[in-house]
Amino acid sequence: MNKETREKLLDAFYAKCRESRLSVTPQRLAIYKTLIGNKEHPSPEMIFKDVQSQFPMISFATVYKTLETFEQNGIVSKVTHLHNTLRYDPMTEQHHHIVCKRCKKIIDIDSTEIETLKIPSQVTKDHIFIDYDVHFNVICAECKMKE
Amino acid sequence: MNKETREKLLDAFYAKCRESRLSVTPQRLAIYKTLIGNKEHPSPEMIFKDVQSQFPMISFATVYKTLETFEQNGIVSKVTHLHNTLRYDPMTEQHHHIVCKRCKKIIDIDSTEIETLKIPSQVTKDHIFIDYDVHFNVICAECKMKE
DNA sequence: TTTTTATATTATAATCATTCCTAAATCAAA
DNA sequence: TTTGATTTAGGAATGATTATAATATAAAAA
Repeated sequence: MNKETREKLLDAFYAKCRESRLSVTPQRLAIYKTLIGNKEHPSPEMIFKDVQSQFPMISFATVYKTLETFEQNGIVSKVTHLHNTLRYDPMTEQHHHIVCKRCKKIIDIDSTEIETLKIPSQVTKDHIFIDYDVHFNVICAECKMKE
Repeated sequence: MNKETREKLLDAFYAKCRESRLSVTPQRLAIYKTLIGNKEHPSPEMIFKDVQSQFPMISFATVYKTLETFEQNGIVSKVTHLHNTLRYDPMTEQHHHIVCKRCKKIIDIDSTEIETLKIPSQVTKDHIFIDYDVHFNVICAECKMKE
């Protein structure tokens, strides 16, 4: 990543923190910098290890808490909202799902309702393509009511 | 679900087991029956509880192992292959990913490479739509070589 | 600048999902 | 029926995540 892009991202980070009234602590800044410097979509553990080289005293709890705070304020995103447990489906033909971000409810989508995507060349070029999944992330009616 | 659909699914199950040389044990059959009778995309724990009512002696290990065996033989599918740990992304604008089923490597897809999907009415009807994610599931070059 | 209040961090314990291991049971093949 | 392979139960071990309580830091008010 070039310097300009990095500067822009950091400016946006400060702006978002100001907007959300989050103080930019050294730990938070280090965690964010690790994220923008890492293309691997890191796990909390990877981030912890990275940040630890600058902050030997940082704790796991801080990393977890900070990431959650960032996510809730639109500073970073999760790659999947279904990370906490395995979920199985007896239907093996390709079809797609609606996922509630809150309660993790999963609903099948009627296949006729959704177009077929072309597979990007980037996918087939270096990899063996298997299939693709589409997750429509929502807040379901029940969770909305609870707010 | 009506009786016919159920019968068809069970026939297909027996056929697939024969094909894959998997014996149809009472536990396996009960786990499969639970799956086809449950629209919630159940977790191993939910399946365990369900099956326990008929097999009080069944163990968690059996449920986990059976589900993995089923998945590897195309009898059931996982809703996501990124279930075991949180993964974060500093990019909050919608974009999509290539995911290796084996090593869980995650790669960003150039957004211009992929069409925009229409949001199905089923998504907007009862839920608050947030965004959608597309995961292209692959075996990456490195994992392929290791085979 | 001090005092107060709220927020953030650390360290550790607790929890929860998943996997590993071993012995017993069952199944399949010779 | 003996042998070998597969499957299962049960419990221990591991790994990720969350909760808790005490301390430290930052922001707001005086």
